[in-house]
Amino acid sequence: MPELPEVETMRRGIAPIVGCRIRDVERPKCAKRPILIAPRIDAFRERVAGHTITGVDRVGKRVVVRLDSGEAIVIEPRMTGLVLLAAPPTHEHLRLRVKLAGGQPQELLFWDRRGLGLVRLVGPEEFIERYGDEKLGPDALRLTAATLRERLAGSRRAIKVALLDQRAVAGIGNLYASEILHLAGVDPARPCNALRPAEWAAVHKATLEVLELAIRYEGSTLSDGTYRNALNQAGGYQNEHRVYDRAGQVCPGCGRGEIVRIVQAQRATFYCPCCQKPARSRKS
DNA sequence: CCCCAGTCCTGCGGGC
DNA sequence: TGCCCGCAGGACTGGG
Repeated sequence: MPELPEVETMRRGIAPIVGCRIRDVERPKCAKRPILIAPRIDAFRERVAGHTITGVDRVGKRVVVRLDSGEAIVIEPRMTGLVLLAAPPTHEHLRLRVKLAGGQPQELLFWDRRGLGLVRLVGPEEFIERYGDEKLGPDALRLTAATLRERLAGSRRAIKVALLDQRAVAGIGNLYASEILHLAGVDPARPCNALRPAEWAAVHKATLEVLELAIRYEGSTLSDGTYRNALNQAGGYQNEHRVYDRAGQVCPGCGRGEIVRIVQAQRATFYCPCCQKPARSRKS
């Protein structure tokens, strides 16, 4: 499930397409059910063919391919989408092929097994409308301690649930939310408005540490093997997971607690009840 | 406004 | 062995 580290790895992996001219785009017929591609493929082709790629960015969990026309191709991988320069895992779920002119790389691919992902060509206004700071909070990598607190401290929501809100902070998903709170030593069920300043500082620090390390490891490839980088290679951060998908194992933090799986807002949360305790009553 | 439940989708693994 | 069901969680929508 691509979150910030995986999408950032995709972005870096496709950097060689910068400077390339787009020759054509096609939507492979083999995909069973079509994903959303907006606008429809003919209009899409019309607007991108002949244009040169000027940059590759990331906005939250989306890859942004910028064109010299001022428009941008925004790729949203959601659960199982991959952005590739190499051959995809299977022929079957290839969703979009962007053919490039000249030498290498020859094409940029979007592959998506489950088909929840989407690709959208947007102009500057639509980009702001959809991905501007009214819709997305500050990028988690550029988060300051003050901003984090400012945006979440008033909420009654559990901190784990709040970290998933892309309007509050952009880029954190279910896997890294558990990892961040474990490193911070904060109970995922704590309401935001109950966190103390030291805990906000710990969550902020852990956010940057976890995400930066995960990027260094090129993201997490879970046992289902879905996530791959732009060259269709697995990431390495799954071996560093502290709690995610490790229910029943001994906590790597305290060495005493057993990692527990709970459900919050219909999503799995993993944590150690021993070192991520609820707030101690003040004055003990 | 704030928050939760339901929705999309496919592949996999547990249970019978 | 084979089938069915539930689960995985991105982002979005509708409703209380």
